[in-house]
Formats: sequence, structure tokens, C-alpha cells
Amino acid sequence: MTGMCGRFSQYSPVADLVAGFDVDETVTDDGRPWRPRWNIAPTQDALVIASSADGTIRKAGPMRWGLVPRWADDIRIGNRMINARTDKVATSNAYRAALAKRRCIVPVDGFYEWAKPTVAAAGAGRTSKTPFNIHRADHAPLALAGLWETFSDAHDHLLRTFTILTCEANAPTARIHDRMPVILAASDFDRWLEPTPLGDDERARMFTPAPDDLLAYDEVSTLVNKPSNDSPELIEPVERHTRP
DNA sequence: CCAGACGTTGTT
DNA sequence: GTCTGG
DNA sequence: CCAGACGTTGTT
DNA sequence: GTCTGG
Repeated sequence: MTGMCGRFSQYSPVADLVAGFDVDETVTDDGRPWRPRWNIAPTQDALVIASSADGTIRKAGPMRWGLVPRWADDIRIGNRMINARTDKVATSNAYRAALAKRRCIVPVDGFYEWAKPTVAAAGAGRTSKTPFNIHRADHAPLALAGLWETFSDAHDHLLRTFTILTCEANAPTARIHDRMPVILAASDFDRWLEPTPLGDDERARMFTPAPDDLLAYDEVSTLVNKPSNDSPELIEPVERHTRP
């Protein structure tokens, strides 16, 4: 199927989400004020931070999740471009241009991963996957590494779209799932947002799983499965520090 | 040259 | 657009 | 990521 | 099973 890191939250106040990114301007979502979100799904708008083409202005604003390459003629291509693998992104026709010049940061409160049922659970008749909310242990927002593009639709409407980079899971996350989003260190924010190509060494440094002690996770309700559910209840732990 | 892909994960 | 495959 | 649709013609 | 929509 499609990507991993397929759902996330942005419920902190915008000022908290963009804190630390030295943003010059925050664009509202089509004139609507930002509202907290606990269940952002592919094709929906999220708050994303990116630089102007010349690198002088840093903006936070809405982009649609699911990168649509410039050459695409159908926005639906984005439905399966919600993640970009770090081991393929530099050579991919779909992502290479964005990797060189259009990197972005997605500030999230947490992201969701679904664990397959354990052998024991499956034996007991449980066949559905279990959702987990993964967040910083101190509950501060996380900076996910992304890429963005502009897409001009049939009516010449300009649409900004983005994707989230994925790498191998770190040790705690691997108990739930074998992939995870790339989480940037604060010392890499400025370089990541510069619209100039990265060197091999820079990619090697940034494209690594987050440190094992950065994150914590909670099992959550399957209410999160349904994209139309969007409330604080989705991040309430149903069990703390459980194993999948 | 033109045609066709361009993506990810999970599962088998 | 740009690359690979035929 | 998960949820939900997936089809056509003719008749009421 | 596979695709689209959110």
C-alpha cells in the first residue's frame, strides 16, 4: 500500500508549533484561522514551514499532504506520495528536484503508527491492527523532514503539496513498526530549510533514526482509524508503555 | 528514436 | 522534467 | 495510514 | 483484490 507515517497531529497552538524555526510569516489556511488537529490524514492540509525560493523568507502555511510532482497531470498521484524513502529520494525522478531545492519541516505533536496484531492476539481472535501515538517524551513538538512542490491544477489553481521522509525505525519505535519519519535535530533546522542541494555528508547525518531516548509512545483507541474522527480523545492512552 | 514510469509498505 | 527500457 | 467503494441500463 | 478519498 502506501506510506508509513500515515497520520499525525498538530494540536498545539500555532505559536508553539512554529517556535524555534525563526518563521517570518504565518499564512492562515485560506483565510481560516488554524484549528487544532488530532488526526491529519493524507490529502488534507497541514501546517508546514518552508523557505522562499531565494531562501530569504521563512513561512509557515498550509500544504496538502501527498506530493504531486510538477509534471503530474492528476492530483491523485499525491495519494501515494505521502512518504519518501531516504534511501531512494536522492535518485528518484519524483522527488529529486524537491530534495535539492524545496525541503520543508512539518512540526507535529505526534504521529500514529499501527502495529500488526501479535501472534498471541491473533490467536485470541484479534485481527485488527493496534494504533499507537508516538510523541516526544517531553511532549514538545517534533520537526519532521519533508519535501514540497507547487502544482497547477486544471483551473490554474496553485496548490502546494508535501511529503514526509521515512527511515528505519529506532529501537523503541521498531517494537511497533519498522519504519518511521525522519526527525530533524534543532541544529539541522536552518540547513534543512535552505533551498540549496545537500551534500552526501549532510544527507548521511540528517537521514538517521531519532535517538532512542527522544520518543515515547502510547497505545490509543481505534477511533483514530477513521479520518473523520478528530478530537483530543484520539491521543488518550488506553495503556501506558505497553508493548504491541 | 519513442514509450512509459516516476511511489511506499506490507504481505506472500 | 528526466530517466530507463525497448 | 485506514475506510469505503468497486457497475450498468432501464424502469419507477 | 485494488483503487480512491480523507
